[in-house]
Amino acid sequence: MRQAPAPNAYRDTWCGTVGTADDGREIRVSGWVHFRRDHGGLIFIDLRDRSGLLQLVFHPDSSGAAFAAAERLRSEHVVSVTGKVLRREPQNVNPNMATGEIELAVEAMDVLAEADTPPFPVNDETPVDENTRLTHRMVDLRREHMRDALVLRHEIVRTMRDTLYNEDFLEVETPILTRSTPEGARDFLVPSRLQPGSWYALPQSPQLFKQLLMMSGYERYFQIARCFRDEDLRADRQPEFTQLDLEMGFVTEDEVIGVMERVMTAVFDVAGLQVPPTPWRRMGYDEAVLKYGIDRPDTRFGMEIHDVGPLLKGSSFKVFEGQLTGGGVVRAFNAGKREMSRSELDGLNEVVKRHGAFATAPIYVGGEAGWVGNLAKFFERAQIDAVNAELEATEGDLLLFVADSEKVAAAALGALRLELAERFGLIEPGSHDVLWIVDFPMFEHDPEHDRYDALHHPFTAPSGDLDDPATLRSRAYDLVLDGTEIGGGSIRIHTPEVQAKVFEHLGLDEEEAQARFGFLLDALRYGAPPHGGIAMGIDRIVALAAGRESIRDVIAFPKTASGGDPLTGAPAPVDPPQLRELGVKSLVDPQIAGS
RNA sequence: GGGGGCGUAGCUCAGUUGGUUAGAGCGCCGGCCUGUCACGCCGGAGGUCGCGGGUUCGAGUCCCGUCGCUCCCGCCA
Repeated sequence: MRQAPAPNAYRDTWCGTVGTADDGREIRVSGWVHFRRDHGGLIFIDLRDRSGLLQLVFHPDSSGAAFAAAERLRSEHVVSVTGKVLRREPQNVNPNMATGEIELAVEAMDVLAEADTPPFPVNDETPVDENTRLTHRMVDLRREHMRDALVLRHEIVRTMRDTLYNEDFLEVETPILTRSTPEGARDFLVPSRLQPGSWYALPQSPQLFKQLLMMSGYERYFQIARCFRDEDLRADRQPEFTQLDLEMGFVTEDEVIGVMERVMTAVFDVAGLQVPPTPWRRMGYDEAVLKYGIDRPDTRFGMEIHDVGPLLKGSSFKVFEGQLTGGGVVRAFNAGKREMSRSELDGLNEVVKRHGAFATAPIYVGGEAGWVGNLAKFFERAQIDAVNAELEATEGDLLLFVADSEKVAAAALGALRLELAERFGLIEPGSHDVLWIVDFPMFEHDPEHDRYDALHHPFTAPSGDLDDPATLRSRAYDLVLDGTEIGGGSIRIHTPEVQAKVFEHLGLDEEEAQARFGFLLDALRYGAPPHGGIAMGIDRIVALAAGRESIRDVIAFPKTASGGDPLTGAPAPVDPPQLRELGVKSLVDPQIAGS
């Protein structure tokens, strides 16, 4: 609490802010009964409001009628009390409590509301089943860990806003009822009553609107934007989530990155996260995928992946040789001195299988740096020496190999690397690393349909030979914190010619491009400045800053994994008249919906 | 769409090879208690073992189905 409350009928002081300076003051506080300790002739209540806890003392002599009322208080009853702040005797000081040096000797009390026994304890942080928590979210939000998370979230958002206001950014809202923006995800749709048969889409991001704002001359825009994507949920994915969305005119990568480094430095500071000083390291996409197997590398520990295929070519190990001659790769990393049993090593196969690899080949380095185990015999001594040198392997090291297509091998080893880091505690608690990933490919080739898909989105500015989609790079950048992508953006296309060319590579013919994005192509013709921007995932940032496994724990009212809200019962069926008015015919059998 | 984990008292959990009346801690209710702070002591209530079906003399336990929560892959920046 930054300031005292304006005095009213219920309070003139926050519970958690009372201190020895208030000794002797008459105050009024209100809140919930957090703990009750009834000694018969003396009753202690820890009273809780948003600011914290304050111990109330009820004496039979001095508290009058309030004492009798206090005997009937129970957890979570809501009361308002007046009394005198008193310094505690030294032996009664509670060093574990922010207000432990004082207490409030109650003189009068109003019981404003009684409360049923809560469905789970508010005054205890024991983990509770998530469905129970969400069903009674109003109770769950009273618990300290939820309050801490939401307060931190507020501080982070406030810091973002303050920093951007100071840099002349303009806050502009964009529509929630809009037309589908092609971010690639499934849209949430809203039927139009006034135009039966037509539908709005909820925005996956304000992407096109913020680009239009640049073309309108609002050169520095930002928004705390709610975004919607109708895809399956994860610990770090909700169907609606919040982004810090910004866009700038007349800029290149360095300006956008510079602004965001200033914003995020302030955010990490307010969140108490120690990160390296700016400018933050920039790593190429190719390097990230090679060394870490993923485009959002966790760089807080080593065990980097190496391409050892060239060193092992011509061995008699058919699994490796088959991949190498068939266009695949053999990659490996040095896991260090990790003693693992046969079954533990076998267990690693479960990890790589999840990512499509058949298995991992574990090899221990033995005496004289030879290889131990039944795979060793397939390789020449020179090959073994070369791999040892590449991986800086010495006796006792565990080397983990995966032979597969480049994509699968990278993903499998990347996952393996994270698994080992977790299993052996390789990440120092409290350590953080942040870096930019740059130089993304513009397109990803989809072999199944033999076509190109945009890796970011189709408005990202390309760099390189515009006629060669296979080698074209994009002017995009992602910000990665501790192995989590917390934001990403790009310089955008600002000429209709380039935009048309990109649509062409994506297999959108002129007619379709005009139908879907005609307004954007038009806007580009009316004078568009070079521009670019970025969007930061606020839920993920807060979750990382608060040390929470799931973004649900930093969202006041999140959805469950099946997209529902146990509190309100959403989503729920609606009445037929409501549908009729919208011109919507319901599928009677929900089974049909999935088929 | 696929794979894994979980579901037993209000909460967190235990429950052996299928075998008597399903247990513990906390909470709750009642009593006692004037310096506690997760107060203490005494007593008590509280169960559709998620739901449905099956196997069996007998099911919390085994089988099938189903619902819910959760983690991961696919999907999704």
